[in-house]
Amino acid sequence: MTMQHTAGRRKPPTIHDVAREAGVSRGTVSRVLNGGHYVSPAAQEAVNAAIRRTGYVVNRHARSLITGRSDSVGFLLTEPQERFFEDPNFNVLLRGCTQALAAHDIPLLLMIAGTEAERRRITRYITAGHVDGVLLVSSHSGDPLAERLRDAGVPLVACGKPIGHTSKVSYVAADDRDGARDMVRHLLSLGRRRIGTITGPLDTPGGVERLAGYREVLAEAGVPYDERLVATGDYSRAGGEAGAAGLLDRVPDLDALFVASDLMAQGALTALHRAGRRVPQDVAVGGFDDSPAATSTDPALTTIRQPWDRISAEMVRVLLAQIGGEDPAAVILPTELVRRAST
Amino acid sequence: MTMQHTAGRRKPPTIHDVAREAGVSRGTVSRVLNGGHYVSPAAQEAVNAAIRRTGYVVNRHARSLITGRSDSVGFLLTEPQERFFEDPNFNVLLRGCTQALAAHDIPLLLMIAGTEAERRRITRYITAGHVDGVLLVSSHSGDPLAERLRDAGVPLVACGKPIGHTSKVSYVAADDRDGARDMVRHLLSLGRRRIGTITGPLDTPGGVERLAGYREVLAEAGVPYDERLVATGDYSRAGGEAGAAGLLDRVPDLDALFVASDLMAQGALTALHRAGRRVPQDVAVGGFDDSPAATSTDPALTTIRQPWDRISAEMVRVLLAQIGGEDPAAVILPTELVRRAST
DNA sequence: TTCTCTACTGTGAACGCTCACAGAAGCATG
DNA sequence: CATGCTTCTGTGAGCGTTCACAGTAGAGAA
Repeated sequence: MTMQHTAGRRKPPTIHDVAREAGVSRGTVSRVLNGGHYVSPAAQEAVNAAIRRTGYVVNRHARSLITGRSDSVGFLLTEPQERFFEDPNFNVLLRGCTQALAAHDIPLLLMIAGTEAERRRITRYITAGHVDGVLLVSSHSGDPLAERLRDAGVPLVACGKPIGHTSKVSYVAADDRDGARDMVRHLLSLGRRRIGTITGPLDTPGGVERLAGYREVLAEAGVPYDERLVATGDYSRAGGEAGAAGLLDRVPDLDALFVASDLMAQGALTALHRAGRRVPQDVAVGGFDDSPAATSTDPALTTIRQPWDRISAEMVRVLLAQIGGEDPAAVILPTELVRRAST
Repeated sequence: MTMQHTAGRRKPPTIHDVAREAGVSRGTVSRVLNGGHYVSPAAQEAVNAAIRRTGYVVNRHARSLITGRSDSVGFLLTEPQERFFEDPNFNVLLRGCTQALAAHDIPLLLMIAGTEAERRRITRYITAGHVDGVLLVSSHSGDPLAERLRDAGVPLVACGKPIGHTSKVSYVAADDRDGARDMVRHLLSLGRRRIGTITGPLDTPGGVERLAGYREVLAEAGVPYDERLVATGDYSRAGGEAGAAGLLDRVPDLDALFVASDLMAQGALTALHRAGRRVPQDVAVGGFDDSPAATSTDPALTTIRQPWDRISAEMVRVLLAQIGGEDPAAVILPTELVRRAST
């Protein structure tokens, strides 16, 4: 029993072993592995059988060394705060991207660039070619990292429209403006006229676009724009609470509220409740995101669903296309109004 | 201006370029890169300067090819449902692991094994040596994947004690039993005697251990065990709601409730509210996890904090130790009672 | 001197794969 | 019969690194 290795891994089979087993050359095995062009059916079959018998798995390091590709992509989070991890959207996005990539047998490397030191380290890592491309998720755009990476020629797809970038960066986003328009139209259709809004930060696309949609629809409906009805939030629950409190102070006869995120809407509900307003009787409240929390508020939140599953799938598709040599592209996906008890 | 490449990446410098620049050989550069033993101070300095000047970054593929290590680890999620992604603990864990690994310059590969096909694919990937070790997160333990990987000799650290594994698998866990004991003792100290509990699934360590702690403390306090006070939950909000409703049916004079997760506690609060019970006056409610949601319930939830930041740090530490050749280890970390308005 | 020991340095040979190229075989065309 | 074309196959080189080994120089001991 001296041969029993101590749970040790024995040396894995190489392409050479497969070639010998199949009675062909390395080259033929390699061709089978890479699409099977210019390979006879007989050889094809012999190689596949040999792969199965030996349990061969390609050594990606050896492959990457010569091809220069890594066959992996980075999922890069740039956020100074822990914001993302309390954002339910982020989860769905991460999960969706992981699975869309898994379908192509491409691993996802999770990177978090909070501090400047981390940003530098990660930039070096990425530009050294350790990933073929990057899925970039940063809420506050105008991110220096996006530019650095683009300038280094790294294929890049952002989630949400990067603002302040004159040049071409691929992105996939929900139609924020149109979603906001749908919600405000919905509130108007309920007969509400004193419609307030709590925006996202105005250096984020969601902040800007959703506010724009709000203004457009009100203008179309002939409702005069009233600056006192607009509060700027920060996508946090506390921000929503403060924003709603401020609005109620300034405009006591407020009869509807469009809040640019569900999390802020939760806070707004708290503030409305404390101020003795009934929802939706006194004030109708609409959120944005359709996060899981939207069903657990009291009352359940009418909101705008962002198609996160499609967003992640599109991000991966666009990134892989770009890695394959295609030009950057922008994809805008439609949103959907989900009506619940709060309106 | 014909030399201007079209945003193309030029060929990155190799160890050879650095050696030439520093006036030494490849070997010396390599030694500097790997700890700097047997290198003269002069050479050391020359090499570092050359690295800085050339912007050299080691090619990990070439290194991995020869060392057989990949210098990366997998973060493996095995869950048929989307459960994890609605679990706030998971976020903290993922973030913590990513950052603890980043400190060692080790990238984290996120893998999700939902279906059996994915499980097979991922097993092949891992056992082929594409990661040096695996951080395993699966709630329902007795996971076949854990055994497969252990048998393949892959360094492995689980989050939470894997049950049903007779053999040695490293794990890091909070002290579930002790946390439950603290909470039940707390409820007793408030004068409550009809203390119900909603457990986690009994095929999870959290389900089993927290129930055990509950029973132990009641026994110590001389409170007779009453089976009707125990409901089995599934860590979901709906499960908590159903569990609490059932308990109220069976034991109308219930005066306290220990719920094995905050998410279930949220559901329990809903059920209590609907049944007209005031919290904490009529029924004191204690949760478990100290998830972000715990502060946003009404009333805010007394709960047991799990030290997720330390858990992730320990998981990484134990995994790296194991990759370095050390034996598997188990780490149990203490919990902490966080008192809020619900008790 | 000569030998040994230590501290350091350079060199060739891998690691496992892909790619370019050369060549073979089969078949149609000139 | 030569020529070209297409389809298929094997071979050598090389990707950028580490590792084992050989070798050098200087110090101290015999």
